[in-house]
Amino acid sequence: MVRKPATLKDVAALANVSRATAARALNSYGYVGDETAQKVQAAAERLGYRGNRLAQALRSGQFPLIGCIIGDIQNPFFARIAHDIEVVARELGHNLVLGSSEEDLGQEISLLASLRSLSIRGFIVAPTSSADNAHLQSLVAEHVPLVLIDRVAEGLDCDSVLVDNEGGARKAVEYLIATGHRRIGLLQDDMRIFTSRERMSGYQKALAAGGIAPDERMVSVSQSTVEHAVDATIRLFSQKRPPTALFTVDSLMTQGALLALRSMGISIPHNVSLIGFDDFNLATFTDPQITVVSQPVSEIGRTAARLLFDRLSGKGGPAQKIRFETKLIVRGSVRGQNPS
Amino acid sequence: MVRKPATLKDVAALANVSRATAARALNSYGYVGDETAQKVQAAAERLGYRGNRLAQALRSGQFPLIGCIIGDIQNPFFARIAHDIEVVARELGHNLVLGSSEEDLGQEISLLASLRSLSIRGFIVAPTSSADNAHLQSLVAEHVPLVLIDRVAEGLDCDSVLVDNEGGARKAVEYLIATGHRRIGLLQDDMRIFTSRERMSGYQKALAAGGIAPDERMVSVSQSTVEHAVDATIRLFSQKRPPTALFTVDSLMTQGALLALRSMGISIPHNVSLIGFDDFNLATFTDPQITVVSQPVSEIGRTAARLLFDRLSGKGGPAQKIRFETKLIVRGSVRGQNPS
DNA sequence: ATTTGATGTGAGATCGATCTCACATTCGTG
DNA sequence: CACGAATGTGAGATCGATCTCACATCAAAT
Repeated sequence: MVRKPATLKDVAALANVSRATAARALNSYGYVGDETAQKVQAAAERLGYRGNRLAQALRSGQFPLIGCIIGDIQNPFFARIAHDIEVVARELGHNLVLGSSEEDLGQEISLLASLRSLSIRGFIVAPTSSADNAHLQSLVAEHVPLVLIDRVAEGLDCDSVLVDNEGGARKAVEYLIATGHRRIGLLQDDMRIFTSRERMSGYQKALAAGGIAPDERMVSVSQSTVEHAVDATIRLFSQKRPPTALFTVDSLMTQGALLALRSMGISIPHNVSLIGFDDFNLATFTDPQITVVSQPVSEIGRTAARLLFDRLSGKGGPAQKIRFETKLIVRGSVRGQNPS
Repeated sequence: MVRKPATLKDVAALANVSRATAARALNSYGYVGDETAQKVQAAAERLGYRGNRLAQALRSGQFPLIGCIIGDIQNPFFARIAHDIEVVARELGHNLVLGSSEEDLGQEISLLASLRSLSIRGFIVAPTSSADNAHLQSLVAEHVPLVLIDRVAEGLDCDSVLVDNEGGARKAVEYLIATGHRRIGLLQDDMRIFTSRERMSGYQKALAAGGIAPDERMVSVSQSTVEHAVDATIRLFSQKRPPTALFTVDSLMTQGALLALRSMGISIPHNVSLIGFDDFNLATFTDPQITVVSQPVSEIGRTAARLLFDRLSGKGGPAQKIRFETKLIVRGSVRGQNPS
């Protein structure tokens, strides 16, 4: 026997008033007699009345949900961001609908479509592709608030929260060059991904500034998972003249590189120096500890959420483009190299 | 100029038919003339009509959302589960509303209340407390489908997906005893948490079976974060007669213990042996690699989601209580000890 | 020719909460 | 005492989609 949840009509009936009066009493607006208000409150209490948000939303057009589409919840970087967004949302009476695109554009598009049909109030998205963004354009065109995180999309006029990828990568590679390395490997993600491109660009600029000719044999591409990174690293270091140093563009790939190098019997920093983009819990567990470019992960989610809720509360103004600085954290995975 | 999304009324008007006919054409039920259907389709296309799910849900009482409340998205264990649930939900046309209780009962209760008001169809919850579960009881009483993961709640008649915590812990501690350890430390989570209690129980039974008297100085409690675990480990190993082996009840605590032991200059497995519950990416990165009790993480989320959707599609029958086996994965963090 | 049935369509009710408007009261003040 | 204002309350419309009915129309069948 399924007992339907109590409706306003039930409350009104129990309190012997009209629905209108009951609504006034419960939402305290308009004129309501003291005694009446009490009666209604009591009735609501007794029936365990909880407003049906679906109905409320149908009228108001506002369902207290925000959507978040990221690449992969299992990447600690995104997990942290999702967590922070959820906290802010909760503080503001909203809940979080989370989806992962798995770095697949088609999935991102269909996920977004499915979320849009839910009358979600606004979105925070880490777009898979910067170029193919018609689906995001249409959000903006229809004035659905959108905040991009970690990555931007071309020609999209909306708020975004990024980090200085190019600068961070450049700092890392310049540091490797300064310690004497010239054959510097790059383990990077799919080129469609914005951060991957920016970080590669920083890598290239550092090489150019150091007078080192780019060499595509030094670059390996893999998906951003530990497993794929292992393979890509093995490919890179199976060459006749492998790199003497390696820069990896995210923490999962750094971990993959660590595993691969260990399995190949290549010692860090003895045989190869390593710097990873994005700090991770276990960077200080390994021996030696891993030098990384750290980004202010704890700021990204909070900032993005705040921007989104600003828009939701009607704040206008030009798109905010926020970019956080990155920082090179020197630990023990880089060792000087005498130019050979 | 915000263009409101097109409604069925708009479509009907453009096609010169009634709303009822338009609905029939779009949802293909009842009798509709071929020509009429085409007109409606065309009109819908032209207006970019997308049904308003809020309105649909208000009538049908079913909003395609499932809710998931876990302890902490940042714990890779839960991240994996959340990901798997999301995948299954997406396949079945649903989206996932994710909330984290942060292991706080009050927050779990208010989060659940807020999710319930959204007309969410069903829930997957990892309850913070087994005893205080009136909020979950009321879900079950009102026939809202509920699946518990990782932990159960007392006297709650609903599906659940767990692992054999006691057996896993017992295997680990028996293994430590078999290698000669007698002062075996336990680093455990808050006792209110179900898994923590079960794992401690396995620890105690193994000790008892090995003829070792329980010693509360060997037990340290901390929250399940790397940072808290560091402190708790330091407390444990600052005693005059510290443990010679340590069993940690989850992967974040294992990582904390690793960090703490390193910072204290205690070498694994030379000075102290270590086994952790729950395998983690970096268990094989450290030197030595960490021996762990692994659980079939990839099964838990998928199984829970499947159970939930079975219920949502009306499947009856008694509550399914699923418990997966755990497995001791021997690596290099345990070393024989001559009884002292 | 008329009944039966299949086919096609529209008017209106419904889901639950909220808001506008109209209608009662009661009160204060000239 | 009377009239406008302040105070309370209810009937009904609204949000958008869907479903039930009732009503047509046209075909085949008796």
